[in-house]
Amino acid sequence: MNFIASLTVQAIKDLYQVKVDEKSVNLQETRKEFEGQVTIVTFPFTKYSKKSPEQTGSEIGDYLVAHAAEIASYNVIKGFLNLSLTDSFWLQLLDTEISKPDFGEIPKNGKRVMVEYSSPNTNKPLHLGHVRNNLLGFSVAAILEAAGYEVIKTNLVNDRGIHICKSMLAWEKYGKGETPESAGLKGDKLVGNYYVLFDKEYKKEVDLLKAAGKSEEEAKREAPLMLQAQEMLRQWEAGDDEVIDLWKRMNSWVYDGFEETYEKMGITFDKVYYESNTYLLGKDIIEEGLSKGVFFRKEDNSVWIDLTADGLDQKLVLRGDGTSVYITQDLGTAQLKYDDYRMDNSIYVVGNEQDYHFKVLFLILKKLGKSWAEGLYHLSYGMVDLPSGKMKSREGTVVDADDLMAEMIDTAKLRTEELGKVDDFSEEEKGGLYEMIGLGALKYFLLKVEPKKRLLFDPNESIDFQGHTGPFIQYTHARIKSVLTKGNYGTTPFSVQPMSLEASERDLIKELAKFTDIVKGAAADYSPAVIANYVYEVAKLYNKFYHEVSILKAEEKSLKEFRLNLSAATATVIQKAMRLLGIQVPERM
RNA sequence: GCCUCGGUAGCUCAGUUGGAUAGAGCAACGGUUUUCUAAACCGUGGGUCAGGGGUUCGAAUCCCUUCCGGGGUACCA
Repeated sequence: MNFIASLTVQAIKDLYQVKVDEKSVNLQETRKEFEGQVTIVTFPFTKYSKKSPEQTGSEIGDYLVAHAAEIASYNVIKGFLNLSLTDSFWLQLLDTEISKPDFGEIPKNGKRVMVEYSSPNTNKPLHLGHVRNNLLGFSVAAILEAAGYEVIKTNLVNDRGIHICKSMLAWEKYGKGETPESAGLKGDKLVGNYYVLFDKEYKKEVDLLKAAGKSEEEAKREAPLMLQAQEMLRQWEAGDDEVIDLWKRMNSWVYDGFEETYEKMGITFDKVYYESNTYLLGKDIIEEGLSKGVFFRKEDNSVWIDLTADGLDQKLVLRGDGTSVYITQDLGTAQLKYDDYRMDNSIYVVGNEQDYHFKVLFLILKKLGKSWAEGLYHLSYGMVDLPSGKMKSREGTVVDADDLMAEMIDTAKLRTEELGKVDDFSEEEKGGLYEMIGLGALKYFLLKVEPKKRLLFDPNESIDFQGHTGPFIQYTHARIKSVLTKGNYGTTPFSVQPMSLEASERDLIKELAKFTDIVKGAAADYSPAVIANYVYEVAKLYNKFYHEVSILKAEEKSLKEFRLNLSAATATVIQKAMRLLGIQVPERM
């Protein structure tokens, strides 16, 4: 529809002898209470025409109708010029663009982008917060790929550190050799239990010390369990065989558990980094920064950067004893990733509690003169809160990822059985469908909200399966597939004759036509929510169309064939859009 | 304190580079099935876009300010 903007520019030039930029032509969809499909806002042009908005609109409208065969008529209301495009224009749009197999796929742009997400700790199972992270990362990766990027999906696993030693220590002291097999528990769950147990026992020790007259801080610092965990970390860093063996053993349990969860969730990675391999990185960057004068060393030997000129604080980048802090590792890891892949952009999917950290990280890399630092982006998302507030692993107030998925699938089963539409399915088909619907509901629920907004999840209120939901969209797809089958629709569209269109048909074509721009917009904003809200709109318009006209019993053969073409194109857009969200759509439900 | 992100219907959320009378879903109420899948469709009610000021032909959107909520401000990650 770009021709309208450029023709309007031409109109203003011919009518008022003023050359305006194409971007100053404000095109929007005509609101449904007015006649037409495309609206030009003409207020800005009155300063060139020196006439009333109404008159200006009429003059431009006359010009457009005279110069474009696609524009059938117009009407003017105040500063709004509403254009009606011809039915053959819409038909052709469906034919030549929307029905193409590669519709919505943007040509390769030759750029490479890395998306890092998930990044779990190996001391506890994944919870709802991780689910949001995983779905966001996976979806953004799919969207960027559709937008023409080469995408590398990475996971930086936090597999070492004091928190890992805590669960190791608790298992060693109280575990009596328990294994996932002996306990009948997923490995990540088992290890998580020991992490919680550590905390429980530790608190007891702290209380005892406090009762003996120690201050809170002293007690926390001097509790035997804490000292032992710290000792274990030192042994780990020294490469102590026994500690390393235990670490490997327990981590492998956790990885087995994570693997299961990722698979259920439908999440994959191209490259996994482990912090145990990267935690020593970054020290040479510290040297680099010191020699470039970006960092400075204090008397106690610690290394800092002064960011007060940028409105931030002074930040420590290396401890006085020469060991790394979080940002030291991240500096090194950023360099490692770039050396490995030479990507143009790198996206970090990390919660908004780390906004400040990433601001500092990117700023430091820029100050160090890293050319690639410009391409770094923190995709910050809001926390998932419960009605009671934050989820806390140690307090057991978390919504477990596996449990949640299982509940959703159960609910899908229940709902589907009530409706009784798939009684002829095999048990295996049923299982697949319940999973598709249950996870579709969950994923859609989490992805339809703008990433940066915080999300409230009430475990007592089940996620809907009706209305603005994943299953609604999945249902629409299944419905279309059913019609296509009954209408003997093949793999390619029918060729149809010109005809006049119903409003519901025009509206649907218009919506479908937006898909490519929607993908571009979602990629530019790193926002699956844009896709989610769009595909809902498509499904809604299809259901309206489906309800208002008869497809298989259309008055004429060519009308029926056109409606089948339109249905097929809709199914494809729904399927493609949902795939960008990591949601599958069924043939029947 | 300072930095930062939010605040739109009872609830959960949309709302493009500023555009027409601010939209959906859920919940409530009413209607639609001898017709292609009723997980659907149609209708009714529901709003001080947190408050105030400013910018202009026009502000939920941009600027200032106040209030409320989240997060951050560690030699934690």
